[in-house]
Amino acid sequence: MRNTKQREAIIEVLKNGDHLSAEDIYSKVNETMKVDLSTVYRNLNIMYNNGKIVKVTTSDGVNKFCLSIRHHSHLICLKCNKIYEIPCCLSNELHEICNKMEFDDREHNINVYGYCKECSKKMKGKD
Amino acid sequence: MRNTKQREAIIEVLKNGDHLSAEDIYSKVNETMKVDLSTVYRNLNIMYNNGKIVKVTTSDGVNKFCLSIRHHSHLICLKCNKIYEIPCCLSNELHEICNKMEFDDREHNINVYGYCKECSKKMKGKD
DNA sequence: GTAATTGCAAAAAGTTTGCAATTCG
DNA sequence: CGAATTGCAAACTTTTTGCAATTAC
Repeated sequence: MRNTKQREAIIEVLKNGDHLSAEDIYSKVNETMKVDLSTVYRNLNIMYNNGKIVKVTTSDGVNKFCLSIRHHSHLICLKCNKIYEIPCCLSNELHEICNKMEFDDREHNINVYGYCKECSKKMKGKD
Repeated sequence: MRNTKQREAIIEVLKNGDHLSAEDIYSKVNETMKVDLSTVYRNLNIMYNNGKIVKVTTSDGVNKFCLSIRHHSHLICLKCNKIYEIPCCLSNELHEICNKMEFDDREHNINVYGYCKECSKKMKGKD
């Protein structure tokens, strides 16, 4: 993996805003410099295959990416599609289960779908 | 939600083969009767929104669907993309976390990516 | 009857690819 | 220099949509 200014810019964007779609990243990068959308996709793929980033799919089917620095478990709002990161405390339990099933686990993500505090509030008001 | 023969056929297919892509479902249904791909998608969307089915994305980006009868936690092989279901024993722990974060959790899925027994074996042989 | 559903065709959205030019190490 | 990466345009895949005809309740 080389160190190009395009890739750096993409990583920079990911460092700041977490959980961005390819399109999001493309827009943000292009505020600073001109980078092609295909370059964004190619880099996301490379980084994904190298385990540098993590992919999360919101309930409306949009893939969002974030740097895989630490654990990746998410609360995903069904209303506003915001993604909240939670510290994953279940790694050991999961690993245990995989051991039993002879599954060589490399990565996991826990996605909880529901309604975030804000949306819950709003919905209570309206309904 | 009405009860059409197309929808019944789709459900029937899902009952038998678990974790199928829209394309898979389309093919299988069409072994018996003629159903349009758009009908498959429309039904999958409706059923998804009504919580009847669950969506899982394999590492190669393919969306797969299965009936949401019970818990849904998966071991997803990075090599062969097969999806193994595991009984989710972490519901309580997760719910606890959501409570603390004031997140109204409705559904969760735990996806563990790694290598299944068979693929692990094969890889050991080769590498 | 009427509202939901379907098939068909066409469009939209998301992602990948071929190729020549460029750039990093 | 040589391999990896880029931009551009075009292709491909997946999913959605408009519309008229049909069907379930």
